[in-house]
Amino acid sequence: MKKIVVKNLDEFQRFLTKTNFDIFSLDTETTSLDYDIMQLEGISLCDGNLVAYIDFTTLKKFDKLEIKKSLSNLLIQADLVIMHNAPFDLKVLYKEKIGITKNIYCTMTAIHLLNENSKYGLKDCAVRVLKVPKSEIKKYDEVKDLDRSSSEFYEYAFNDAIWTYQLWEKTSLGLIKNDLEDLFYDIEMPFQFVLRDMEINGIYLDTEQIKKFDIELTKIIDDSQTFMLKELNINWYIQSNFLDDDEKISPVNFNSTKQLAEILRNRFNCELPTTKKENYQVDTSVIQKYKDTVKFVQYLDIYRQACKLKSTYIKKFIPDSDGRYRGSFNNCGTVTGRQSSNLQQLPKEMSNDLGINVRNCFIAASGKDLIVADYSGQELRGLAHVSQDKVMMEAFLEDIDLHLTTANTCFKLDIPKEKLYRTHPDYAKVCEKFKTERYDAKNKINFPIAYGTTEYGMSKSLNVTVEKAKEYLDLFFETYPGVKPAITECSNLLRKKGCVRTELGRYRHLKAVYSSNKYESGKAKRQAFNHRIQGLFADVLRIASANCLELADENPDWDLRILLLVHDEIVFECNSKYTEEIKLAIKEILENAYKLSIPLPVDINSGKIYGEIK
DNA sequence: GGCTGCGAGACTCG
DNA sequence: TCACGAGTCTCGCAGCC
Repeated sequence: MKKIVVKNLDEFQRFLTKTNFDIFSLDTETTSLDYDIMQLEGISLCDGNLVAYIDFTTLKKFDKLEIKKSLSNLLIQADLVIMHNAPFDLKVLYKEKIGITKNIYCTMTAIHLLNENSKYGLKDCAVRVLKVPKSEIKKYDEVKDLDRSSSEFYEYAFNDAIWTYQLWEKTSLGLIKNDLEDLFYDIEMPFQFVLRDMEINGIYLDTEQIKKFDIELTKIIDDSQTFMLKELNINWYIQSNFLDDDEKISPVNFNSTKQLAEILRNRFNCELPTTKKENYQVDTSVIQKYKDTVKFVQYLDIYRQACKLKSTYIKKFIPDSDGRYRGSFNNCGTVTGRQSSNLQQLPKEMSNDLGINVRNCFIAASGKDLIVADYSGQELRGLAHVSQDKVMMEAFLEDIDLHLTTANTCFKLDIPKEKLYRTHPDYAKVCEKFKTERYDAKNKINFPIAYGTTEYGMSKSLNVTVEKAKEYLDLFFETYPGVKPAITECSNLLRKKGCVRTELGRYRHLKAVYSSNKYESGKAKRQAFNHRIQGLFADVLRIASANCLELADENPDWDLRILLLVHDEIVFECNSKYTEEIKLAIKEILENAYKLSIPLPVDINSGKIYGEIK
């Protein structure tokens, strides 16, 4: 492979005459991964015969502008641009105002589609797929301190583009052989731009609110520790500092399960469960058990909640220079096809007793609104569609309350069938009367069955005997006769092929089905069936969000941006002048993103503060 | 004695 | 072992200098 380093405009123009710009790979080098501060250091390009590295650190201002302009033209007109982890390179190009075609190919996503269980980093793929000897591979850590204009660094940058190109050659054939082309080109590639946009957009932070929460939580943590120490008859240890204020240090580390277990057992005679490793456990079940009778535990509960909120969330919310917080999104982070992100676990309003709603830190920028759209009742609708159970499908088509239906059969509530319709005048009354039963049917029977629960698991969560749980399961399968055959069929297919696919073709390989360990093989079967639901909806969300991106492009005045995806929810920001109009358009797009046997209704709400929407 | 890496445990979400 | 899929924080231990 011929290698060229481009350090000025002349060299760039010479390079243009030598290369084939129909299909090529691209890789960017930047000073930082953080969008706010990243600066472009170089771009490598490879067409299979020639690899070039454009060293931006050595370019003069004029040359840089000309090269960017020229690159933009090339990238926009290319037949195909190949990248490993496309959202990242797209993000860099966007920041540098370098345009690019929609015809992109992300080798990382291709690798992940072909084998969801394998590692997908470029270096890992080079070793595994391209058989590059491990000794020839340098990790970023090994080159990060090198001079950016050294031959060693150039070599590193060349390799990234070469391997990316070679991975395209291999994986593009793999996609054809495995019948993954539609999923890859029609769903995954348009979605790469959604991932790019979310990482670019970020979400606006209310720094005053964050400061307020931080002060509140610090006080709660301090007070609860004081109370706990008092219960133990121990004093704070005061460390004197010559220059700074005195520091209070607790002699007990209340974050240490080991120390807590000793205190709870010896001082308060608490009985603690043990973990697999035979350590004592101090989790929420212990706290729930003792918090009404042991004061120490009551304070520990408050302490834990406050520490969690402060360290995991409030402390992390540091805005970029434009006041926005940018999360990370990984398209290959799960085996079922969902995306993973550090913004998908924000505590909900009622998750703590401290009166602190972490989501209130996220707000709309000035003149903007936030819109939250979510698919309601996804798991059960997924179960109905995947199993094609007639009773369940009819319930969704005719707006019958399924949780109440399950409660009615399993708990023998004797509610007449007509009152299970949401449209029946008595429905609300019945719903209120059997609120607890409905809640249990929803969370302890219906959902767990979509996850493939066992009678043992159900008996634990409902606190009934295994026999009783089995009775519920049997009643459920009797009520919805299509479900069990669907699970069995999925298991048989898994046994036969070692993998299953979703309706849109996404694979899940589960070798454990062949394990002689009954638990392992049973688990594989549960995972397979759940994949059909979870994996399908992951792609429905991909289609929906990519369609919304098109909607945004068609209506530039709306200033519509996608900020977050949370499995069944999309968060947008838009110009508040058009909010109502946009909500209607988004609802229409989401509800029709993909045709299932049953309707897929979307709840849509808007407001200025994320925590207050809905 | 201090640093780093890693697994376990605890808690958050859909 | 006992329900699917994730991320992040802290502790505590092992291994290294």
